[in-house]
Amino acid sequence: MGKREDIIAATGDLIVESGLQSLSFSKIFERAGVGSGTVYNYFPSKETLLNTLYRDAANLMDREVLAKYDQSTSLEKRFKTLLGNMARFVLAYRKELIVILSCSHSPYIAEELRTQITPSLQTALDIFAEGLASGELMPMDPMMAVTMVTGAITAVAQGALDGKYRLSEYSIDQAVDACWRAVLART
Amino acid sequence: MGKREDIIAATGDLIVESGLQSLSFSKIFERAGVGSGTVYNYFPSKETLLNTLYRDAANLMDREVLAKYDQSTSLEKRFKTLLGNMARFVLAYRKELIVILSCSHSPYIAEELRTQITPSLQTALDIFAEGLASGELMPMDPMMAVTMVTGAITAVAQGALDGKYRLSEYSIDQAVDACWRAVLART
Amino acid sequence: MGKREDIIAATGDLIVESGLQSLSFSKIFERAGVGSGTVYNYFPSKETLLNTLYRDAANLMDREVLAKYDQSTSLEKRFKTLLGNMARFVLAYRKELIVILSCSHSPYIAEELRTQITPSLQTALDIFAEGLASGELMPMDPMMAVTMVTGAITAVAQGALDGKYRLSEYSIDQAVDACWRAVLART
Amino acid sequence: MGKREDIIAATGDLIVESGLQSLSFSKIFERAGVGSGTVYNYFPSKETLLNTLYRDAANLMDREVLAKYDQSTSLEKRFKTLLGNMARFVLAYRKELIVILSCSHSPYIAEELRTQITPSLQTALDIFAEGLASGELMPMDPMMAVTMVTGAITAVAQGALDGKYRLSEYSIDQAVDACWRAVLART
DNA sequence: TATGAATGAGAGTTCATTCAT
DNA sequence: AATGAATGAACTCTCATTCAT
Repeated sequence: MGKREDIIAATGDLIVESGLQSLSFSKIFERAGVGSGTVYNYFPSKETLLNTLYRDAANLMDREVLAKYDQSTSLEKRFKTLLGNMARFVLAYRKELIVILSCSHSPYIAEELRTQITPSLQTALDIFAEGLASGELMPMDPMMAVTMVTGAITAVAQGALDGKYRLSEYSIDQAVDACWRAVLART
Repeated sequence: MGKREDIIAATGDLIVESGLQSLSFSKIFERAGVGSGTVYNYFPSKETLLNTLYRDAANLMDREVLAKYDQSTSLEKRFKTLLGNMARFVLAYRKELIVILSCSHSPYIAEELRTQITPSLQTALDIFAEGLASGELMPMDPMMAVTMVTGAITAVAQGALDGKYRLSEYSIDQAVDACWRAVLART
Repeated sequence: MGKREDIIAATGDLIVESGLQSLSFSKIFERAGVGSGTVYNYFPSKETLLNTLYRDAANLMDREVLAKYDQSTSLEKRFKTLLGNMARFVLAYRKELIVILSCSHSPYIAEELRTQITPSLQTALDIFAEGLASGELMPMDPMMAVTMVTGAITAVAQGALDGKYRLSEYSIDQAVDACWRAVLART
Repeated sequence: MGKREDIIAATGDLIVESGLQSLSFSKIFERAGVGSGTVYNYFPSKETLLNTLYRDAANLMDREVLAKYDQSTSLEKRFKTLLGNMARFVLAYRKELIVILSCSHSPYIAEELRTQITPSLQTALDIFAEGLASGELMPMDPMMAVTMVTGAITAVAQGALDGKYRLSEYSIDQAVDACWRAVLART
């Protein structure tokens, strides 16, 4: 691994261990095993480093959320694939999830990075637009609906990270099913 | 208003404007219009001030969430009262909600304060236990279920604060209804 | 006791317990059981308070050192009375001795207070002048001789306070005798 | 000179000029001509800096006190070498003596550093033990005897520093001789 | 006379960032 | 490219002192 990767890895590890608030450059230098000036060869500021870390994690999550997504399947299947992938992300990528949750309300992260419409978010919005048009889903503001279900899944993941309960494949399915029922139009 | 209230108000305002991370005592002194030492007449440390601020806001929220809660009504009515109150809290108490969300993962706030079972949380857990026993609700871990629906509502509120959409009484009802359907047992 | 005496007593107690460096007005207020402003009715500043405390203790010591001093007795008797009184002061007035030792090198205490020729010091100087003139004592600078023997006795007292050894009437006599031999002219 | 030496020198100078009580880091920065953070590259805290300063001075004094000490010479010669070296220390190392005297009762200096049995102290104790056994010296608690004579010499040195009198090689010899007579057994 | 809330200068310390090597 | 000593602004907090009550 190059120094750049060492620095990013060390930063993520420190956030997982002690949180974003207690993160300092000196700890990063020490953990990464590089000189203090070296970081500035790769990242012009702490802000840039954190944005890079966040973007990397967010991109990974985006890819994972869209994994095995098949546009040709039913609305329900696509919905559950997206949300299920999101929930499973916490099991496979604990570190990256913590980074995302820690950074997502930090002033260090550029506004446009936090509020951008990622491919997975766009896909989710499309699903709701389609379900709204077809009448399969409840008539709600798509952005609010997406915010609600992703908020639900994220909260479930965060609760698991906080040790409130254990998250199994079965309980993930339960949560995803619940989200589907939440938005499904009454029949 | 006394100085104590000035300090608390100034702290809350600053968190709303710039977030918890960029909050400093010097900004609080300046905003509250008091001398730097004055804060320490009321709060022995920054930690104490933030804990007080958080506890006040959390207690207020707890009271508001339990407003008009009537144990003698149906499970559905009670559930929707709780969640509706929570959603409406954001409309009436934007500042307090931001304080709660900002502080809820901060290392400044005492663990026991953040993870305590408040009356409203206990009430929600009781509702799920009752619904589980009667078969009216889906069989899920009650803590996970509560985490999920409160996460959904909180995310909806946060999205409104972030300006993603406007939150009306109608859309609040939509979100609350959706949460009810999410946990309702299939008939 | 009046407030003034309460304040002085509290200050002395705190110096004994924690030393002069960690002495603060807030601790004095609290210990004395008076309001913070009250001190300023009696002492215009911390410096004045400490000077008063020091002067009181120093005056007491001066009186004690001159106790039972009889000008009509032999040089040896007078010498040993003075030094013995000084050594015994530590046994009877531990608090006052600690105050004197703590303050004697503090910048708070006015130069002229620390370096003044007290009655007991003058008496000691007189003894040396007399002994010098009569040839009974070694020819030395009287001030240096007095400084030497009082330094010896003070060090012995300080060592006892520090717990290096226990100080008895017998060991006090030993130390005083030693000081007498130190300055006695060879016969 | 490196920054580290600049800092130590500046700290010593400030103690000589204004005493330990009025010593502050900001004064040290200014005097040493370094940035405020620089001190922390060398000393993690004010306490560490002062302990280093004290230890350096105490070690120097210890070496000087033991200079030309020859175990094979008579008890008297060894005694006078030690005490004479101690007295002469003040003439050659005024700054270091002031540092030692200032720090020796400061809470900043670690207890074990202040109360340790240094080689020179041990040597002095050994001399008294030997003299006691042989009957050459007065029967006294060795620790008290050492405390007494070193207290006498230190007081003499301190008095010279305070400008009470001038200290010459001759007066040093007088003081040392006096100390020897003080502890010498009557013949 | 007695009070204690209010003050602000100054304390020790941290830390993102720079720059000569 | 890599280093780490040096920086100084900003941080939390203390404390002698003032003053309206």
